[in-house]
Amino acid sequence: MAKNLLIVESPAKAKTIEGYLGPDFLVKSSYGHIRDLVKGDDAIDIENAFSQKYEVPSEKKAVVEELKRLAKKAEIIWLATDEDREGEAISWHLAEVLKLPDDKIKRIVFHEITKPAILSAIQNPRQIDYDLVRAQQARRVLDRLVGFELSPVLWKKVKPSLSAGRVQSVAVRLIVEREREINAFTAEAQFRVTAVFRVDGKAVLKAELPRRFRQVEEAEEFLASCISAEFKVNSLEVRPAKRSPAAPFTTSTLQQEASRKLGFSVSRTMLVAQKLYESGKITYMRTDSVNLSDTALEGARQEISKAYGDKYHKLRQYKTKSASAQEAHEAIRPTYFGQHTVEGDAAAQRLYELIWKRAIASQMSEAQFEKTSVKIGISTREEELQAEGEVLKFDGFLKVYMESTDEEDENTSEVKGMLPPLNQGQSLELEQMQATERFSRSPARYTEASLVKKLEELGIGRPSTYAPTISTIQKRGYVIKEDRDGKPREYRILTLPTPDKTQSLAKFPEGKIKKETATEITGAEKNKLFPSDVGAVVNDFLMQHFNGIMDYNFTASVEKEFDEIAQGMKEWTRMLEDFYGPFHKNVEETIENAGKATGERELGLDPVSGKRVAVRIGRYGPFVQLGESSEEEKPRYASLRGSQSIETIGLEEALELFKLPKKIGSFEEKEMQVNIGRFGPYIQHDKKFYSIPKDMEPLDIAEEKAIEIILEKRKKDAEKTIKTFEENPDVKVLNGRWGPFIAFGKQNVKIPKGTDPASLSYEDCVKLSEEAKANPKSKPKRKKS
DNA sequence: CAGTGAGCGAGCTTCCGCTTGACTT
Repeated sequence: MAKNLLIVESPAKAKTIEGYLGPDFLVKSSYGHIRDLVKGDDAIDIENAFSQKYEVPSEKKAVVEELKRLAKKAEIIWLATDEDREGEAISWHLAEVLKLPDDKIKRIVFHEITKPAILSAIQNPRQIDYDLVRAQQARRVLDRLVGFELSPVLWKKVKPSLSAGRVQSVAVRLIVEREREINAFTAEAQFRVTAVFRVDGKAVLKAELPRRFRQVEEAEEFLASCISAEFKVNSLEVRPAKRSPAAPFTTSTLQQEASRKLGFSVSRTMLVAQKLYESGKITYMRTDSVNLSDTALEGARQEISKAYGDKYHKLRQYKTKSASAQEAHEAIRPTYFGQHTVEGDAAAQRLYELIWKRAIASQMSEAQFEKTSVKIGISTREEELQAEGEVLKFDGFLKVYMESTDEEDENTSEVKGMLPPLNQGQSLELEQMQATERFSRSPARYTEASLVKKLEELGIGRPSTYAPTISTIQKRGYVIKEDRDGKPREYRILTLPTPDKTQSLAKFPEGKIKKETATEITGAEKNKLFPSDVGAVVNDFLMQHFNGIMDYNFTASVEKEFDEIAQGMKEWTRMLEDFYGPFHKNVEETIENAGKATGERELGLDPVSGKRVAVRIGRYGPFVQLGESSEEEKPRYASLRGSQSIETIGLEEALELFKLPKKIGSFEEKEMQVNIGRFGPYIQHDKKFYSIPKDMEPLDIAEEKAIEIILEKRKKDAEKTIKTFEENPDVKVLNGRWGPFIAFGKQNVKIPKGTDPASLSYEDCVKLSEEAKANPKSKPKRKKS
């Protein structure tokens, strides 16, 4: 039996470490935290110095029992959890739950999973740092108090089951405020002048006027003044430039880059990364550190020299910028730099490749350029046109990796190419000059990944919680991730043309400026985060009553206090008292005094009936109310649709909603009706529902069109049907998305492997259905009734 | 896959951070 039991947080880590240590060591994992505050409201005794009641959750019982058993037999228990606040607390919980006496405990830490690092850690054990543990308890207690006092206020004042918390509420705030900025934004038009010159008879040199024109007349005047102008190179400047690689990935930068380059959601990224980690391909994927271990630096150096040559290597040590970083792990990197690709599904391969490239590139030399700026004089004007070119002299890290950006600014997205050979004073022949109307752009909506970036900048949340936070705010219905169509927008283009390419512009007959309008699509969004009305109402409520918690600096300021506790400079109960006193008073006052938050907005009067029209949120979401509630008459209600919001909807648009449901004639002697449901517009006919294609306006659908849609759907259903039964029309064998299955009334029944769906009899279906009923899918739902 | 939206009251919801399964449609 091993004399030593070493406990880490992650089982994958445990497996690796076991290989480094001899048979005297048994290495096990705690699977993260083993205890948490009890579920209900009595977890924290506020009167009694915030003393906490912990319990081992049921899914952790087996782990704890096993560790208990092993700890009993071991002489020394090495607590090797992560070197941060949470890790220290896990060690303390282990000591408590496993009832480990102080003289059997040795607390050790290491930042990289290598044999020398672990052996050296074992040479330098310490005891549990209780100040750090208290800092964690303060963090845990504060989060529970905030979450479990604030959420019930929302249940009373907005609607049940909502939630609020130190992290999620600020995440929602960012999205709500950004949406309002976008709504308040008015695009300003400016004319941007570009010119193309011919050099040696070829149209090659593109230049731009640095200044923009607000008025179309100014732009026109500028172009007109260029008609008979001569152009020449006023100055030519060549200077070297270089670009350095980005640091290796942290959780947040990996999520951002995987979103931009691979289109992964943050949760998908984490799922795939977890698999790569478990199979030993990459280091730990939940980290805020950009640091690489010495062995990693050496591994990267060797690989770069081997694959690209020594001159491509440059040793770089990165420093983590974020003040909130706890740096218990390395940056995310491949375990072995020699392995350029991995097996597995496409997602794993692509994510690995991204991680490998980024980590390798981070140890490579700069890319070197030669930048040329040209200023072109116009004989008739003071202004100069500018052209810029770039030549790559040495690719350096660009050989493997190029970081992408969120902003695809039209001014920078044009790849700067090489310029033709030019001399100072050289005359240039104008091919074409254009003034194009361009519009200023509103701030960008958040994607999941750009929200993570922002949260990290604010020091809010941790690598392990970015993905869960984003799914929480969506699950609560505060935020919706979706695509939205853009709107067409016209813009003007003024062109100075040369009708005949051989003819110079000066000779162009009347020098007429061609004016055109073109159309572009603006405001189209893909996978962006939009606030819901509930999100906005909850946000405004919290902003009004709990300003302190909603402050972007709240986390940063409590973190500072947690640090002071960790350093033994501050009493943790004192910190909590100072926070909780005023906070709790505020909660009570708000419950007492605040009215219901509905976000109600009056839109005006219905021109037809003269009744009041108002929007607000209710139990079932945002809706319009037409008329007041009174003895004689009830108001009419209509739910808002799709992307409509109580904040932006207008009177006319709101009244449109009362045109539905609408009867549109009959078919097969049954009435048809159009309406809009949870999944979009549909036609209802004979108790059945037929969804209306996305590109059709439900209000425009007439009898004929509706019948067409019904028949279409019936045809499609018939194609999907493999078999029906005379015994019971509710039972069918259908071809589904995942293959054939039995539709048994409302119940879907799987067909066992190896069974030919076409050969099933009605009796078989009944039998299979009953079997399925007898073995219901056990959902891993935590609960007790 | 509709509609509903008053008010009562029982019993429920809820936080953040650390980990990995066992679930399938």
